Amino acid sequence: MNILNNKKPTITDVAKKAGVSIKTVSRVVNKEANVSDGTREKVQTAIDLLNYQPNISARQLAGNRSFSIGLLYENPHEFNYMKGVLDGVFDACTKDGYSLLLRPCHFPVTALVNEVTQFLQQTQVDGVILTAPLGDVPELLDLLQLNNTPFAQISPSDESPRSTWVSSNDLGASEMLTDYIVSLGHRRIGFIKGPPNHSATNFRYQGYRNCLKQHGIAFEKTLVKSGSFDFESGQKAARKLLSLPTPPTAIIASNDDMASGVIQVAHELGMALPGQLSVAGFDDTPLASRLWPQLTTVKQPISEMASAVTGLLMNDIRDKSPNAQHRSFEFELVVRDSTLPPEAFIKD
Amino acid sequence: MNILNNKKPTITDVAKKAGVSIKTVSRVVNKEANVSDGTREKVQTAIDLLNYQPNISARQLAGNRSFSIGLLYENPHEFNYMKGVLDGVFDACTKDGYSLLLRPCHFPVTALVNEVTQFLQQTQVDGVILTAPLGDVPELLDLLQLNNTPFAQISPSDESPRSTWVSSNDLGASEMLTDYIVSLGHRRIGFIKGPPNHSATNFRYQGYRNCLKQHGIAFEKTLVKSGSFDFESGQKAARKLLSLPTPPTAIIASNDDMASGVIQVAHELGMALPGQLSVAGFDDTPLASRLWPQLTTVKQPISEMASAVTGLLMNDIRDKSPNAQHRSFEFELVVRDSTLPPEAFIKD
DNA sequence: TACTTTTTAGCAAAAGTTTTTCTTAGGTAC
DNA sequence: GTACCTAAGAAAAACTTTTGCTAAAAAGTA
Repeated sequence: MNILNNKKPTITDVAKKAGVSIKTVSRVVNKEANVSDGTREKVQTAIDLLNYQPNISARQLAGNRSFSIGLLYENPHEFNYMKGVLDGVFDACTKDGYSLLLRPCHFPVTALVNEVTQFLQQTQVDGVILTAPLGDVPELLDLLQLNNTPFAQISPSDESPRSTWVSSNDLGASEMLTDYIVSLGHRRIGFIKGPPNHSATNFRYQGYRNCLKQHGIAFEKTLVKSGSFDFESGQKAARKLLSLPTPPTAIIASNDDMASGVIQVAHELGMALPGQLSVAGFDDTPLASRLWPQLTTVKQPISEMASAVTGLLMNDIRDKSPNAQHRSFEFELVVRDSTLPPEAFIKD
Repeated sequence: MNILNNKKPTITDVAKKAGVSIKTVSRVVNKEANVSDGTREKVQTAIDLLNYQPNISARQLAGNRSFSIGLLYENPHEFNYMKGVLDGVFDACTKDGYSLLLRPCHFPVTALVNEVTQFLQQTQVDGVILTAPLGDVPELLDLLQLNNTPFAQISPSDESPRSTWVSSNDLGASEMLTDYIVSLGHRRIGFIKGPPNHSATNFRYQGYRNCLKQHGIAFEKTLVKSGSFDFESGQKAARKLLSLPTPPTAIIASNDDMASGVIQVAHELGMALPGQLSVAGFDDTPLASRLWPQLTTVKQPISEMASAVTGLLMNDIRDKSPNAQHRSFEFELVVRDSTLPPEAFIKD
């Protein structure tokens, strides 16, 4: 398909117009060395004049690069998280003239490996970005490495991952959030964990425990329930927690969706929120501000992280060196209306 | 990048192995005529044996097809809608061996046209799918037509669009929802419209008016406010509606996000929900079941629609005929807890 | 049997770039 | 005057597939 009826200009046209060889044009287009400033400019003018765009397929065929990267994800619990990722990745891609290919993946691992194998063959992407639980599948990393495809990870659980990666300080964020809850006067604080195959799960849980320890609050196993990052699991956990002989006065859920489940159950039980129960979540999804009361949570700069990791990946692609770069990002506490001192505390 | 260290087999390898010419292999791969069953089988065996996969870039270069399609979207108000679209489109793509390229777009129109022009040049997609307000930009459709790129639309506002399209019966859905509210006994029913550049906006509004008319309920202009499909605009509209001398006993918002704004404001005002105010939305996003009370809404089969439109687009691509096919899908009423008969009605 | 038509299959060119190899001219350093 | 570097070009190979043309084989017809 051509843009506009006329034939698209080719590298030969540019070379003719600029009065140089095609090799020189190629050098300019690919930002290679050994071109004097004058020549470079001459060529660039010709390119602009003709509105020349290198033919992707020809480049891909000859140069063994596709100028596209793949974004792999697996059934995201909160798709607004993916929106952040997409925005960031896309920004970085356009900046460098890359296209973005999407590939939803599915467990179990054998299927996943097949899917990705096919994806790599079919698309010939120059590199891939792995989100959430995908970075924790060794078989997948093996495949990518064997296939010599550069890849980068967002929030892998492995602390020394086999690739370039970005992460957010989930541990610190959780400590910060828990600390805030404690500072309100809460002592019995319930916690709802995420699913084991997500990197965030452990960090967030560990932050909660660290903070309790720091404040000399005894850890109680019954106050911790497991969830799977979705609404229903949040409801289930909340029902268990709130039917304890001495229920918690605050509940921290490992993400906003589960927190919304907690709020829902509390409403069902006719509890006054946040008077009788404080609730907090993680991620600051749009959901957080739509709940009643609006949810206190903690926010990570997803788009920036995604944009950064894409940039790093592109470096790796250019350098052909798997130098496993890394950047870390901080959370931000977002205090809204779902947290208050506990009733007992108020009555004191 | 090869899959596995060894060189990928090419069409020549297959031809050699099968003892035929590459042209014959090409015929088999592309399911062309003029190959005897015996030969076809011979070739197929060789293909399977070598695990041959045609090289995309070479095909693209020689054949002027890329086996990829683009999905264009603009800043979606509720990204969970996009998830539905993505799932559907992706399903249909994999089925036919197509790859999926994503392209977020941005208004104003001039920028948008530039973005898409560049996208088409760069990616050489075989066709594109237009979501939500993008199908309503004539300049964009012109561009695609001029460029001879097949395209298909999801829910365009134009009733006889210039391409293949799928739609959902927004008019009928709105009538159905309004009818339900009326059947509960409400007579003063507020309505919050969507933004003018979305196709759904008019249909949903018209359905509301049709239904009122059918039931002989006088239309009141003050009961209708404009929104922009987001939370804040829902809040704003709700504040206006609820501060009327005689406020409505029910509010229908043109989507769930705005409905959540209404609920938020009602809570702020200390109203009992749904006793003092019934609220309903559109789309049945995940948000709907996370609110308190859970939102009565209306649901469209987004994934199926997306999958269908992709299939139709692929037909168009194959046939090279712009035959503007169409399929329509029905909504489903989802009654939850945010709607009840009005207080006055109960007291009767 | 001889002629025409259809089916099957192959050859070679084309698609537009990158990559490689070789060459040349001019400049700088010692 | 030799050695080395930089800038640039010429020409051809490579990448893999599609496609237009042609030829051979098979089938049909008179």
